[in-house]
Amino acid sequence: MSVPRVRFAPSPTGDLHVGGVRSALFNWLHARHTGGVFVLRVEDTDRARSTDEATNIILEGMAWIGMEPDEGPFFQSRRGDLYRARVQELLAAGGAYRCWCTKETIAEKRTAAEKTGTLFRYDRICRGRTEGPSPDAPFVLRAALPEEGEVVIEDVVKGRVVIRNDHLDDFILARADGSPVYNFTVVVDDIDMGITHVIRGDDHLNNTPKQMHLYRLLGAEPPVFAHLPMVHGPDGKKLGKRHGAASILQFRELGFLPDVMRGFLARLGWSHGDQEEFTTDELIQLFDLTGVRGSAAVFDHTKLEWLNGRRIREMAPMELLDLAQPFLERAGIPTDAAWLPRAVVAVQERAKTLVEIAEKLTMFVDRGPVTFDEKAQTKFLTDDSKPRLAALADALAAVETFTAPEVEAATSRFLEERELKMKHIGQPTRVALTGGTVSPSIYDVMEIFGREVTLDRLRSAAGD
RNA sequence: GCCCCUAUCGUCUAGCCCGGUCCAGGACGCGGCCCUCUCAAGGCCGAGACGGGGGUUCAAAUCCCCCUAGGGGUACCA
Repeated sequence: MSVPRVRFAPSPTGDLHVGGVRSALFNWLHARHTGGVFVLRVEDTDRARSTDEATNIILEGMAWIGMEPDEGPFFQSRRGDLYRARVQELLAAGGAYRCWCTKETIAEKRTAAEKTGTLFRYDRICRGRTEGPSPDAPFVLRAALPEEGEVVIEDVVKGRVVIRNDHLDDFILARADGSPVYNFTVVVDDIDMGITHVIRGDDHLNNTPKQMHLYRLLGAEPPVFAHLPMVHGPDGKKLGKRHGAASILQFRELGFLPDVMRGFLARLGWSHGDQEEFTTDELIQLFDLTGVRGSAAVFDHTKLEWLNGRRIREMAPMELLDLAQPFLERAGIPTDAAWLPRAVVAVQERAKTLVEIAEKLTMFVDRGPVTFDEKAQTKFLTDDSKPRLAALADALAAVETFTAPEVEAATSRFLEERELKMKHIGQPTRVALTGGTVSPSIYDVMEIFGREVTLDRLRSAAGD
């Protein structure tokens, strides 16, 4: 058996959203799992809606998520010759015919059909015609489909789907200006590129019977089809722009890890028992098209965050720091600061995204006087606590090496002598050091700030 | 309207193909408790679902039919 060949075929008309990326992922996984070939094909036959910018977004998104194509990207806009050649063949063989009906006439008939509540189908009045109303009258090219019988799709995920041919119409292959249309180009390209498995969103399921006829008309064997369930937003509708973050690049900006995105997206419609987290290697090893569910899934942002947090926590600190680089820069954190490696450790178990890593790190940048959160100040910097902070500062001054364990030991001794509990000085110390009530362990904070800053802050909080 | 797809906790899902082991399992989220210098993390406990109705069968979440609901499509878009 020849190697499986799959493709991801987005159209560059806007953002590359996560639904599309999931389709790409399933194709990619199928290729990797089976030792097949993953092809990227940009479907830009609609010149009016396609933009270079959108193409770049697709390429960038695919690169970020780590699914570089084995072949391509190919652009349909550069394959006009192939489509023209195929359509001529079809015309000659009687698989296609010229249709001189105008858009307007068709539209009228459509509205009329809608009124009677029946399915609109082109009435095929041009099918027998050999010439138009005038020699230079514009025409489109239509597929000559059978009027009786039915098409059977043996879909890997949907099962057997049967469509009656009299529900199909002689759809357009090429526009009046000669440019080919989607349903034609996909088939031509999938044949030309030797695609063995068409794995795509189930919004294409309705196109499939038409395409199957085209395969036959073009003398080719149809591929295996696998129609994936849609990804929905929280409102249960097909995921789109108005669902907040939907574009894959947005998730990069939000500080999600590409690896986590892959694992999460794979679980939308596919699963392996109760396993929640997958490395990419596991995905490749375990993924199987036949395990894909048929029903749509809602994109659960909260679970994605949990997954991302888990991965961040288990990552090597230096690796994390490396990945967080751009986010630190954006947050104005000097990326060469000596305290960074230490601080990342203190912060990594508390962050769900790289953005949060940067946010939590910013408190260590400024070493000058603290700006107090008003509530925190009144609540914890009291007449009771202030003298203790001053005394603690004195106790800490004697610590030999100013590391978290040393500082902690010294603090414990201090507490013991005074018969105090940690809870008596914990929050006051935190407020003194950071100005607020939330931070990593105060011992970590002290080490990161160092002796000088720690004592200064402790004393100045005790002072006023 | 018409055509197609889908239907297990709020969400992602296991189980369904090969009926009994399911008074339906896991995870996110939620509530509580524990741990604790705060916040997280972690641990434990809890609430929470087979859309409805008919069949078939000794037995149905699992098989069949109908209904309902949701989604998708219905372009000289992809």
